[in-house]
Amino acid sequence: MQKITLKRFNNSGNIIKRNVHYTIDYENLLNAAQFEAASAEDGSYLIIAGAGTGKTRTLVYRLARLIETGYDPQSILLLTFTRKAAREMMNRSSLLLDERCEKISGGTFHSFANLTLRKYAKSLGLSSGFTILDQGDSEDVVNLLRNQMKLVTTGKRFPLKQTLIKIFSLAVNTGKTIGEIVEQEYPHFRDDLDKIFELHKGYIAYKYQNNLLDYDDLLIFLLRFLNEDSLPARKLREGIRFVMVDEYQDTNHLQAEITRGLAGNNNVMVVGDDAQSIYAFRGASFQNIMDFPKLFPDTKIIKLEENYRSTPEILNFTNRIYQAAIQKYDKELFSRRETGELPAIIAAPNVEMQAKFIVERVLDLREEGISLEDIAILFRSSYFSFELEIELQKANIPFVKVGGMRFLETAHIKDILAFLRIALNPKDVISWYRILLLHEGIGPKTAQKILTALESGQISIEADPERSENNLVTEKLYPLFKLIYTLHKKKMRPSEMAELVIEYYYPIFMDKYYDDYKKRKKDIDTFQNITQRYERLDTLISDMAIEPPIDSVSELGEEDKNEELLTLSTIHSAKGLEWHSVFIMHAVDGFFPSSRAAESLDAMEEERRLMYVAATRAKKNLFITYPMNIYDRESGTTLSKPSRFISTITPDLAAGFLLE
DNA sequence: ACAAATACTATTTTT
DNA sequence: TAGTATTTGT
Repeated sequence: MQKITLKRFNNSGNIIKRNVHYTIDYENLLNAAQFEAASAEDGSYLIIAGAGTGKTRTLVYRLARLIETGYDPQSILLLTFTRKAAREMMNRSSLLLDERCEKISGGTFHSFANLTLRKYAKSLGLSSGFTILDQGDSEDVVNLLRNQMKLVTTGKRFPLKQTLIKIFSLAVNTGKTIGEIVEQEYPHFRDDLDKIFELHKGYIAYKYQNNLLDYDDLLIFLLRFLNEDSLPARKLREGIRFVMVDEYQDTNHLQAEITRGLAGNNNVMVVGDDAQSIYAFRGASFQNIMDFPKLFPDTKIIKLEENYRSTPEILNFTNRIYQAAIQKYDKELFSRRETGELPAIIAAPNVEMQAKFIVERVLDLREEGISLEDIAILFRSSYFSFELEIELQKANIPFVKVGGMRFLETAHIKDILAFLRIALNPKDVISWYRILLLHEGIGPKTAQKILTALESGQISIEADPERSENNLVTEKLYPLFKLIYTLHKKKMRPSEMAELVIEYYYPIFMDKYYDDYKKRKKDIDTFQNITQRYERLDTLISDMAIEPPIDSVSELGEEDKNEELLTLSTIHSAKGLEWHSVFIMHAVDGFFPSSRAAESLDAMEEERRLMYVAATRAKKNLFITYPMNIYDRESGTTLSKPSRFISTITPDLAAGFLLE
């Protein structure tokens, strides 16, 4: 046990002296660099944490130590990218110390923005009852506006609604103009620029009029709030003693400015790995982590370089991949693990043989006693694994594929949510539109007519449709209006409302998805279960946008919980995870790296980091496979080259194999 | 005006 | 693959 005398501020700002008895032996449980980071208090720190160097462990120990030292947990703000990461760190620090750690102010940038804005919305001219649009909602708004503005001209293709939202969002997240984004990322839509501008203006106006914020707005308004020197803003800043940001290499410029705005006292610790920055495509700025010491001039840089995950062979290999990077914080990961096999690079004659090889090798590994749970197949893009999935099915190997459609984004769940949203807010035009179009015989035109009637008050759900005489509410729509009326008027628990909605929706659902209703039916059951946890409809609905109770259907694991599953995953989804044996498949130039990256140096550098992330997931075995021939739609079968990141690897770093 | 049939397009993911 | 936009048919 250590005894330390230190000076500190208590909450009222007075300096007090006190002896601290630590119950945790930080110095011996961490290595020197980890300890230096974990015991840091005031000041700015940049922790460069290489893959597998115990980054989360270090953060968790720092949280515990700050609290043991006597700082108020609520004065520590921990910002992460995913809810999962925030949850994990809180849980682990609570386990390490005690439940005081649950009180740390932590969460994603977006959830922090949401809470702050609702609290201080008034000073920004926002109503605190704003609704958050998720990406799908934003797309629906754009779609509605596009139809209203009559921007679709026949014969010429206009960007898809999702592309439009991507353009708008990228502009916000990178700080560039719409024009620049279109020019750089979507030059083929250059001619439509005027229309895109117009739509963007309409989108912003619509959000403003209807008290809606999309994900990007949350960050924009938070930053605006922090930058104004109002009393509430100052109060917020004064309440925060320490700011911590995880995965700093994946922050965008807005988030960097928010970090700057929150850390008024310069007590800020950001943690990340420049070598693992792989989200530039959604606006993350690799430059942020490189420029952090400029943002906070007295920054101390601490590097974690001891890797606890992989064999020295794998580390030598991954170090080589990253050595070639143009811009980086110099570091050399080392491992004290016992030596193992060299990574293997396997050339297969074609795609089918590549899949067969992986299947066989997985079966071998299982024979050797390695659980399927400890094996992963990683790929650049999710369609690379199609053939493999077929082969796995043939061989009866159970697997999960990570990175699929998310639960709340599935059409049938969105449909059900739309009913509930109307019950809560009858003016929710987007949800009305969605629901009206579900009905037979109602297309965009009729729906629009009904919407206008609703807006002008010609039809109202305040009145019992039984007694109203409105020719717009035909026999067909009568049940719908009766349902909405009941939901809106009667006091019910969310679960009861959901039940009524599902009862009404079921025939429509069966008709729409007659061929694959089974899986979707399970989603609906799941949703019904979720609603039972809620007492109020409004919290249910706002939680769905910002903190959905589950991420995906597979997370529920209603399959046999005991069954071992092989993991198939995109590299992006595999970040932060590790397996005993890892396969990286389809490492073909033009696919990985993607041919789209060829024009831009930055993009190519990101592809390299992606390879680095993939390879550093492996603890003991690393296999990289590629087919030598690929079927191409235009030219038939063509000869392919291995990924440029592995073709220069020398035999001392990896063993090459040729499949016959 | 709507529905059904067809053509097209898309990396990567989180909030 | 699958969701979406466009064309064609009723």
